[in-house]
Amino acid sequence: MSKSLLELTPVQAVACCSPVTRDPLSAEAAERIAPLVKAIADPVRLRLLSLVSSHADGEACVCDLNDAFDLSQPTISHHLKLLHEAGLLEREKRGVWVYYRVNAGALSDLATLLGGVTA
Amino acid sequence: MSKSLLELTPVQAVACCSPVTRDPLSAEAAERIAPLVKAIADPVRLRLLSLVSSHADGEACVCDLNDAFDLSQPTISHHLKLLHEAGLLEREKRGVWVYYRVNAGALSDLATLLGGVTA
DNA sequence: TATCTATATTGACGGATGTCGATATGTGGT
DNA sequence: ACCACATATCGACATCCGTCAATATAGATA
Repeated sequence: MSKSLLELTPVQAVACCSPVTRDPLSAEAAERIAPLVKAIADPVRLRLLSLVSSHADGEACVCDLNDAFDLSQPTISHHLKLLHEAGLLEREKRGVWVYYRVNAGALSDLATLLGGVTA
Repeated sequence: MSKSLLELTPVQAVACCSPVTRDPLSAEAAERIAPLVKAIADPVRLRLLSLVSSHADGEACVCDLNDAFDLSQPTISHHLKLLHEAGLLEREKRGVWVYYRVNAGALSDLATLLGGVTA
C-alpha cells in the first residue's frame, strides 16, 4: 500500500500534476505546490541549491557551504533543513561530515509544473 | 540607453541568467531571482496565475477571479498587484473592468532558470 | 573517559507577509 | 450632478520567517 500524503515530501506530493498554465489549479493542489516553491523562494536557499548542484560529484559538505556565506552556522543548517524537508536536497552522513546532493528529478519536476513545458 | 536595473520588473532583471543547477549562483543573482520566486510562492497566487492562464482568450477579469476564492476583494487585488509587479501578469483596463493576462515568456524563463533545461 | 570537531536544535528577536474592514478612485448610466 | 459598481489603497492585526547566540548531539581520537 502507498504511504499517506502526509508522509510525503512536498516534491513527492506534487509529482503528479499538470503544468500550472494549462488547467485551473484546485485549491488543494495549490496548497501542496506552494510549500515547494516557498522552499526555493529565498536567496540563500537558491544559492545553496546551486552550490550543491554545481559542486564536484554533485555533492557538497556542510563545511564547504558554510564558508560561502556571511551567515552563522545555525542559519545555514536551518536553510539546509528546509530544502531537505521539501525533498529538494538529500542528506547523507559520512563520519563527522554531512553531505547534501540535489534530488535529481525534483527541480525539473517543479520547472515542468511551472509551465516550462508549454513554452 | 538601457533602463536602470531598478526600473525593471523581477522577470526582466533575470532573463539573462543560466540555470541554477549548472553554475554557482552569485549572491547578487540570487537576490534578483528570489523575489520572482517569492511572487509565486503562495497558493492563492499560484491559483490566480493558473486561472488567468487557462481562462478563455488567456485573460481574465478581476470580477471572475474574486468569485473563485473565499477571500475579500482587497486581498485578491493585493495578490494581483504582487504578480503584476513581479512581471508575471500584465494589466489592461477596459471600461470599468480590469483584465489580467500572463506574461507569456515569464513563467517559462523562470522554469528554465530553475533547471528544467538540465533534466 | 575526556576532549575536540562538525552539525543540529532551541529560544528569542525584528521584520516581512496575508488578511481584513474601511475608504478612496475611477467609470458608466440616469 | 448624482448614483451604482468595479477595483485599488490604507491601516491594523496576527502570524510566519530569517537570523543570531547559546546549547545539545554525535563521531573521531587520544
